[in-house]
Amino acid sequence: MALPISSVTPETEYAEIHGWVHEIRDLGGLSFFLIRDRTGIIQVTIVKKKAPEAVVEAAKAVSRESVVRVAGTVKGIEKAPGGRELVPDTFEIIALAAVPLPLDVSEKVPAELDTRLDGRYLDARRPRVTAVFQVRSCVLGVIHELLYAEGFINIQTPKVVAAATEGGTELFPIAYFEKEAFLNQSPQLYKQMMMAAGFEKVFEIGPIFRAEEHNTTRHLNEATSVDVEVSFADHHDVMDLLERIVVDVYRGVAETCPYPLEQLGIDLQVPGAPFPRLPYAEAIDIASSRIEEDLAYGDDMGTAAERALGEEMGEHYFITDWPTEIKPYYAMPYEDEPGICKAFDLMHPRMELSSGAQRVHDHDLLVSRIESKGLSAESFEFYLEPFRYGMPPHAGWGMGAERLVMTMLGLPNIREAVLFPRDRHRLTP
RNA sequence: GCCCAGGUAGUGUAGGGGCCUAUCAUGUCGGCCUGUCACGCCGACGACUCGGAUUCGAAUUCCGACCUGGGCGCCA
Repeated sequence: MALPISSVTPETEYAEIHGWVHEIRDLGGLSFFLIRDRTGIIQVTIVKKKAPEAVVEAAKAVSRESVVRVAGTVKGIEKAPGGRELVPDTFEIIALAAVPLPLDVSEKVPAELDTRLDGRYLDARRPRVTAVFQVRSCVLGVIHELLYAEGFINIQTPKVVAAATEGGTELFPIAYFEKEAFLNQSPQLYKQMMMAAGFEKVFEIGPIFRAEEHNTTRHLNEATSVDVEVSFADHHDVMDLLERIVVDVYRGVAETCPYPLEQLGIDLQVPGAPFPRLPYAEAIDIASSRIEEDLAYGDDMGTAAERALGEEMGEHYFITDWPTEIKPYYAMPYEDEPGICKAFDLMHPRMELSSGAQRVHDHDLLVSRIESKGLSAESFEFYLEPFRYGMPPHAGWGMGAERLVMTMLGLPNIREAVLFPRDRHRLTP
C-alpha cells in the first residue's frame, strides 16, 4: 500500500510511494532522485554497488517527470530533505516521460503563462500551482459549509438561456435547435425567482459567461460565480453574510492549507470584520482628491479610482448607497431618496470582489425600473410573472470566486486561479 | 472596442544593418564522479513566427498576416 509522501517520516521503517521524478542527481556510484507527489517530495538514494541490479537499471533508464513506484527502507538522515530518505529495493517505472519536457516542472527556468497554460497538466505538477488549486478547493469548501450551516439550499440554474439578464454585457450566442440561445451571464434572475418559490435562502456556485473582449489580468470569459439570495433580508443583512464568508474563508485556508501556503510563501492574515461601509458619495470624494482625472458624482469607479481607494482603505471594504442610475434595474432605490439605491460592492484593495443589493420586489416598480434602463419589459416576462404572485423582499450578491482566490494569494493574473482559463484568445486546452 | 509592447533552440533569454557559422542559462545525449540538495567537470545537440519590400548585405529597417503579453473601458 503506497503512502502519501508527506506521511513518510524519519520514524517510518519501510515505505512504498507513487510519484513523479522531480529531479535526478547522478553522482556516479551514488545517485539521488527526488520523487514528488501532491503532498510533498522525498529523496530516493541509490548506491550502485549495493542496490539490486533491477533498481540500478530502472534508475538509469528513468527520465524526469516519469511516474514511478518506489519501495524500500526509510532512513532518518539529517542531510536529506525532510530529514529522511528512501533506500529502494524496488524502483519501477510505471510511465516513462518523453523528453524534452514542454516546460520545466522543477522551476529552474521560468515559463511564460501562455506556455504554462498550453501544458497545464505539466504546469499543475509544480508544487506552487498545485497549491493554488488546493487553496481554491478549500475556499469553495468553506463557503459550502458555512452556507449549509446557515440553512441555505444549494440550487443549480440553467446556463443556456433565451435572453440577457440585465442588458449591457455581451453574451455568447449558441444554436439551440431552431432557436437562438445564449450562455448565461449570471444566475441573478433565477435565484430571485426561487425567492418567489419560498426557498428563502439559496446559493449557487457555478460558471458564468461574458463575451466581453476585455484584455486584462482580472477578467475571464468563463468565470465561477458564488451567488447568494436571501428572503426577508436587506442589503445590510447580506453584507453581514458576505463579510462572515470572507473572514471564514481566510480562516479556513489558514487553518487547513499550511502546506500549500508554505509552497506559495504566504503568511495569510485573516481580515478583521466588520469591513468599513463607505457610501458611494464619500468614496467618490476620497478617490477624486487622490487622482488626476476628473471624477464626478454619478461616474462609475474607474481603475485608477479603485486603486486610490484601495490604498486609502488598505483592507476589504464595502462601497454602499450607489446612484440608482449606474446600478442594474433590480437594485432597490431608497424609499425616501430614490436617487440612490441599496446596492453595494465588496472591494479588496486591488479590485472589486462582489456586488449585491437589496432587490426590487414590487412588480410595478420593477417594470418601471426595467423600462427606465431602456429595456423592454416584455422580454423579461418569465422573470416578472413571479413578482405578481407573492414575492417576498429579498437581497443577495454575486462574488467572483477567482477574484477571491487571486486577491487572497496575491496572484498577478486571474488566469492563475483557473485550471483552464477561457479568455479572448484561449479556447484550448 | 481603443491604445502600447512583443514574437530568437524544448524552456527562459542576449543581440536593434556586415563583428552572427547567433549569447548565456536550463534541458537533452555521451563521458567522469559515493552525500548531492540550483551537485560539479568535459564534450556534443538544438532557434531568428510567416509572406512581401528596401539594401551589395536583414534576426536587426519597412509593409502585411498570424500569434502573444499588458494598459484602458466594462465588469465578478
